[in-house]
Amino acid sequence: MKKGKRARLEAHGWRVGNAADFLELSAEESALVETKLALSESVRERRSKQGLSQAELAKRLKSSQSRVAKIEAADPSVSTDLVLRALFALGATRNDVASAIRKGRPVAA
Amino acid sequence: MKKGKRARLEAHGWRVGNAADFLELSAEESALVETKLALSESVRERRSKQGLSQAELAKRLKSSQSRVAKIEAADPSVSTDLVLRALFALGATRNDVASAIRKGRPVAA
DNA sequence: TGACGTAATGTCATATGTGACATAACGTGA
DNA sequence: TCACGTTATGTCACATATGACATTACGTCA
Repeated sequence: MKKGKRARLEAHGWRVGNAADFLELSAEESALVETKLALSESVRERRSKQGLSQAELAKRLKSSQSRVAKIEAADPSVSTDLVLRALFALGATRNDVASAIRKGRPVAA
Repeated sequence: MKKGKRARLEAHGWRVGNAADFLELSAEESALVETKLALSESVRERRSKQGLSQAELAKRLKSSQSRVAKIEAADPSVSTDLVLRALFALGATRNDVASAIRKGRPVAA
């Protein structure tokens, strides 16, 4: 987590402690939150690696730039479905998604 | 896919060809559908392996038996979020979820 | 056959997610 | 400084997912 992001999420009422600190969430809840975070980060990585703007990705998704921004910010108002659609729209495979979710991988690049 | 399930999904307007046959879905759409199917199957596997009824799982999820049935049937009315919540409620870890999504694994047990 | 536990399916009021829009904030090159 | 492209944030009307409920279907034991 890139520091500053945590503050944003908390502001939105999520209370995310990276692993187990700050715990206010049950194990199930935090597993879900961590999963969504991992997927969101993967969207941003793939999109920027491909040199696309949020607006361009939005077009592919038939969504809007603001929603893409929210996807990448792991805003609680976005569903996991939408995050997955974004990943697939960026050419990710099921295996790519699995890797993004899997714990213990190198955190970036 | 266990044969008969396909018919149900199609009846609901999904048009699921297991891999690439029956294609009416774009690559992105079918990747999403396959992912959701894989997760649904994982819910059923884990639940029955633990000897729980749908009603019992529903209680843990603060949901209802009928919704659990729909989760396992991969009903289009259920979100991926709910499927993930079900998995985590069954004790799955992020890595378990990743494995369920990953392609090419042994199809059952 | 009936009775029982379980799973499937349909419906509905309400909760949550959605795209779209406006606007602000950021970065950066002139 | 301004201008431009991009990203962030807030809001809202509309769409979709939700739990709950009723009902049906299935399996199995007697």
